[in-house]
Amino acid sequence: MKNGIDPENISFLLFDISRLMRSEFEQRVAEAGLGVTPAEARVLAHVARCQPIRQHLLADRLGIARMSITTFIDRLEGAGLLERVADPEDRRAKFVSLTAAALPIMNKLGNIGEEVRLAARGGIPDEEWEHFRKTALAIRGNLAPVRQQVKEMAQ
Amino acid sequence: MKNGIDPENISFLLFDISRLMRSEFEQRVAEAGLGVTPAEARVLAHVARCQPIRQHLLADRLGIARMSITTFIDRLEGAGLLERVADPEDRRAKFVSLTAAALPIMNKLGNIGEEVRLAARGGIPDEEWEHFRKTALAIRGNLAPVRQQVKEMAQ
DNA sequence: GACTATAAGTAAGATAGACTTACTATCAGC
DNA sequence: GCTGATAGTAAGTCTATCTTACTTATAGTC
Repeated sequence: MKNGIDPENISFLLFDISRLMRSEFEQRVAEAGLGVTPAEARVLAHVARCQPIRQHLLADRLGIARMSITTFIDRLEGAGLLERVADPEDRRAKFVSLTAAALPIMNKLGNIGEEVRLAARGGIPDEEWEHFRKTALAIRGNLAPVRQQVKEMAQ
Repeated sequence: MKNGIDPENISFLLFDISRLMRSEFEQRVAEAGLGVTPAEARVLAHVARCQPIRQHLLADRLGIARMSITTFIDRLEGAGLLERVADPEDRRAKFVSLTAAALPIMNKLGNIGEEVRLAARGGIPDEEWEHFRKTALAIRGNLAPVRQQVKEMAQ
């Protein structure tokens, strides 16, 4: 084992889980006839939280590049789930909000997400599950600043 | 909150962590001048464990499609880290193994992976960390069979 | 008021990591 | 010696990101 990388280490494990949850989600979404990917659902979820929001702030929240958010919003706007409204106070900027059409879709996506999470959870008891979630939150907190530093150093 | 999807739910959280770890890893690998991605490292790690192995068995282990493994092996063979050897007992099949050149690279990749995991871990204590890993293992175990069923139903 | 630095968003193109569908070669059982 | 399954590949598609370069607009400075 000395020379080997453990193929069951936590990085690979989380990668596997993320991929499996994603494909589960995508399949159920496809069956339900909603044309939304998990990453798009993530965008919608954040918009729902803090709408109306400027695009670059949304990108920061999601931890992705501005150009990436543009592409997402393009697609979601095309699907009629989001709308861009010009900011009257800054003509460079745009506000993004959900449309009325998004609400029922959001509900269905929420249910599908819940199903996938239940499948992932299996028989894991409440306490352990909640503990897992808290640790995950801490881990993301540990990783996020690293990324920030890199960004700042690049300037 | 009724209509909204929680943008901090466990699915999104794990997705975030996976993405952050991946980009951390990629950056450090690029700095070290090694041209290997995390997914490729994952392939190498599995090959190291059970070489020589037939391609389709490797694909099953990794939980990906056969065509995907072909592409990975093409790249890694091109980089001189893997080699394909014809199975003398079945002329359709090929065995995949690490080359000698792979070993030092594997060591470096292992170290970088360790650094990333340390960054992710931050101040999380031993016990909690190990508990997290065990729960993650259980979750992957819960998700894997779902996928299997779907595959079998498709036949 | 003009000059410059910064900011918001977009266009274009690249990359990783998957997938599916259709094909070739081979094997194994009857 | 067919017939059906199996191993791998070719070709093309898709998502989710990135970077670099550009346009337009704002804000601060001289």
